[in-house]
Amino acid sequence: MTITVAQAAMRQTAKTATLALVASETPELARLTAHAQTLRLRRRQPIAIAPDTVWIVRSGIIAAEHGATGSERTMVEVHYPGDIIAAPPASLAAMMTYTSMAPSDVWRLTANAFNAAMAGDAEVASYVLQRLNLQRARTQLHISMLAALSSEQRVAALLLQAAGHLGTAHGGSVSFEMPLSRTEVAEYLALNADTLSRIMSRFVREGVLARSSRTQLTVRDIDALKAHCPMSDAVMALHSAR
Amino acid sequence: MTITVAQAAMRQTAKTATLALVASETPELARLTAHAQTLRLRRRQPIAIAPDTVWIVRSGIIAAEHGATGSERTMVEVHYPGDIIAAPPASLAAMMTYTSMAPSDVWRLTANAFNAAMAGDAEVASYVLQRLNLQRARTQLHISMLAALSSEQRVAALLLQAAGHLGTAHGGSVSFEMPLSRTEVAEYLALNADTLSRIMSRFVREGVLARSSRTQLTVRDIDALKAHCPMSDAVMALHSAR
DNA sequence: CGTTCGTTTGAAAATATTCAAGAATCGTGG
DNA sequence: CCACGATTCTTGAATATTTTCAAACGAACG
Repeated sequence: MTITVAQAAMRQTAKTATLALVASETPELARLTAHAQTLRLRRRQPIAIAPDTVWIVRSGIIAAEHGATGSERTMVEVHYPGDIIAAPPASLAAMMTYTSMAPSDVWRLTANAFNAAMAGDAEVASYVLQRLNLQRARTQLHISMLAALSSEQRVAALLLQAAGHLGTAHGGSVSFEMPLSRTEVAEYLALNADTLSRIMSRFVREGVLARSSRTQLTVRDIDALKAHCPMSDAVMALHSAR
Repeated sequence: MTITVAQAAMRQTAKTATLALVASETPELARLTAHAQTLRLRRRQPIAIAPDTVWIVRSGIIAAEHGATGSERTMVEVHYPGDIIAAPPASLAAMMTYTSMAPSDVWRLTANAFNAAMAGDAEVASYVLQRLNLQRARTQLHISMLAALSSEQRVAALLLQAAGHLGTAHGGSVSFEMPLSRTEVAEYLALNADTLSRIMSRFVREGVLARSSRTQLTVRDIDALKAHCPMSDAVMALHSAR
């Protein structure tokens, strides 16, 4: 089934506005839709990793995880709308899982179609490289976070990231629904879930953070949070919804 | 100064064999040389990061580091021959350093020339994406190492990586010259240099590793080393000189 | 040949994890 | 709508791991 943006527009009205908006903001991407198949993923739905395939996140959140299910699992990367995901090399693919962490729309292309689109259009090529470079920068920052920050600083960094991608500001404070469970956040931050819980509680006690439910968070004082995280400027620069 | 592979071959005989070999193995890369400038870097020489620039490592080792000089410094990535490096986004570039860890040859291109080469040639585009994907896989594995492995396991993983890229085998054991100092290895593994030293000494005591000098290492028992590192298979698959 | 820097090693201290128990939340079926 | 069971989350105390600090050693370099 091949679905173009125009066809998708005819099927859904609510979603159309967003799709069209994103497409008009990044016309380069729209040119990739010719042979793209749209996947609609529900929460926690895994994506089957096929070799020589490329996915483009249009909405929602896709997590890339590595390792055996259970104890030693790592959330290697978190993908947001606009991100381009290529199937990992075979030697890694067996240990990797891609899962939708929120209801998500994803375009699926064959690597051939994707390559052809790049080769045929200099603007697409330029756009794709720039996007991959942004994703690389985020991954590098992720490494820096794990390597250089204490657990408290890492949690602060994560909250800044989530606020940047998902938050809505109400004068000074930023609210968002955290799509990751405590365990998943812990896997992303290379932290024990117990330790993470302790740190979150401490932030609440300090008044930096408020919880209206398990997943509904409000950062009450962004500056105080930034003060907890040495590389907050880079984190916010690379993780803003635009 | 523009240097093609053929011209480089006329200048140096010792190096030529390698360059020509690599170029013949990856003809896609050779097509990128048209507007490439060759940089010859000495040990510990930094690369000036200019925006909209792309580097391709031809020989040697380039380290990408993040953070302030001194205490909280992280070696985010290590680049080997064939790797493609794009200038990081401005928000990260200020905190990043690229340094040659061994005498290295690097091609420098403008992002425009690089994009044009991809757009003009489907095989180049395909090759570049595949290479970037390999580098992404290595970076993801790096994250997994930091997140999921104990310090001893991380050191084992690093030794496997170095053996794969730089080692020469003599029946069972593998020797190589480690281009990174203890401090630098510690920065790569997110480890304290003291802790690293302790672990290396333990490996020597166990007979897994031998040191003929500070930088000259021999892995006496690859299998024993693999037994120390849970994801040794993936590490070796992604870090082999081919 | 002395100075400096990187490395090694031990003991003390900090940090994070494990284990265990209890509390809160979620989903399901009545 | 509520009750129940299962899951996820929180928290404290004990434990393990890693870092810090300090001192001594070794190699590299002028």
